[in-house]
Amino acid sequence: MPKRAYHHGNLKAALVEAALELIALKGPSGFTLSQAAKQAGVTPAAVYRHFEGREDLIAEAARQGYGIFADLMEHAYQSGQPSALAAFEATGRAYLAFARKFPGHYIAMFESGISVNRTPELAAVSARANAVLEKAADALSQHIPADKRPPAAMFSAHVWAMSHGVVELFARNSPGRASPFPPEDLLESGIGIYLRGLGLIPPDQ
Amino acid sequence: MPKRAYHHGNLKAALVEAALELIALKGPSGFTLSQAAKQAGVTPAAVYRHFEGREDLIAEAARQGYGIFADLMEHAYQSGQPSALAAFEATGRAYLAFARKFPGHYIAMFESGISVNRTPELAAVSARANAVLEKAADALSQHIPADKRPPAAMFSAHVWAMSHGVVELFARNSPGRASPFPPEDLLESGIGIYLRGLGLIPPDQ
DNA sequence: GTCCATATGTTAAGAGCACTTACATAAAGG
DNA sequence: CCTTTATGTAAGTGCTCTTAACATATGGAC
Repeated sequence: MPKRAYHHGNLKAALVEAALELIALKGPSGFTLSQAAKQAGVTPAAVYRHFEGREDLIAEAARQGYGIFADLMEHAYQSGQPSALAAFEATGRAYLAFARKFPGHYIAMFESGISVNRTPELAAVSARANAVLEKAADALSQHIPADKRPPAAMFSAHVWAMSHGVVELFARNSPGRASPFPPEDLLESGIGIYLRGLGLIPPDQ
Repeated sequence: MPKRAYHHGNLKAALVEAALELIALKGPSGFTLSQAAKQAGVTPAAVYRHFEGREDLIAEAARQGYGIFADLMEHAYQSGQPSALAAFEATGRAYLAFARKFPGHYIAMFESGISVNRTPELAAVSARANAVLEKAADALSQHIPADKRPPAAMFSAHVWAMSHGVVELFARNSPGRASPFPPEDLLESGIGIYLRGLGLIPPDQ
């Protein structure tokens, strides 16, 4: 190992990466700034040249997570086009896929206790992710007669809640509650029934 | 203040109560064993006469929470009888009501990171809560033709996930994501649409 | 090229925390 | 009454976050 020059060169990114790894490994409360610093080959105090403190480091991880999340959802949405239904379902599936593929980001975003209103920037990037899902919901709900169509924001909130609930209760580490069904199936069937309730899928399947 | 005798008299309960208060106030990671001890008028070391450590104290709070939770759900279920639908909907509403009324317990149960499989006792009391919801789901799903009836465990998992998601994303502290809809309405409408998808509510409302 | 301002690191120190060990006191029961 | 047991305190270890003072490298002005 080259034992590194006095200056790291890319410490900020290295710290975020270390944080993501440790958060995914030890949970949000088990994560320590000191360990992240050590893993990046630097003393704890050096972290404060790039972040305001422990919370800010987690917030930055979350911020990047929301960016990736929005991109993933956007990509899934496009992949289902031009079918509004296919686009919507792909978007829903992307939620669980994200949680599985980016556990560190996911935990920083949803389980670390940091508020999305912590900074305007964090709120903005979170809103962007939300907007993708809402767009998918809005497009799909055009197929419902306008007088019995729920607001797109409510539609997407329902789907988001179901997705989040499935991930939290049945997918993540699942320290506990092993459901008898794979989370993917649970989410797919749940959303399916919900869409049927909206009249977006024929009742007889 | 009577400055208390050398022996507290009911320290274990006092510690749990202090923990619940602090957890609700400062979040699961902000909670410290030392503060709980001080609030109970005792030194930190005394805590170890009644609990194995910080985690065990949180786990005890969660254990009590699951008990209350199951009782509340059971009561709600009974209150809706003999209508399977009314019983089910009351049970769903009880979820949100519990989160609002017992924030400390709720956080200890679902946001503290303690696993429900930590001890057999915790797993048992959690299973009891789960069983109430599953019972309500099972009774209600008797109204669905057997060949297109989803397993009750899946039914209840869907409802649990939606409830949990709504609470986590839109009700709790909600320092962030302010949804345009009250959580109660969001949950009620979401479950309503889901039940319609199952054919348990007439499509025209 | 040299010099200085700035960026980025280290060391040292304070305060708080979880947890352990040894000790002190109270309560309970023979 | 005296011993056992339950329940508290005190003191110490090692970790944490954070700050302040100091050290070193970098890059631009001249």
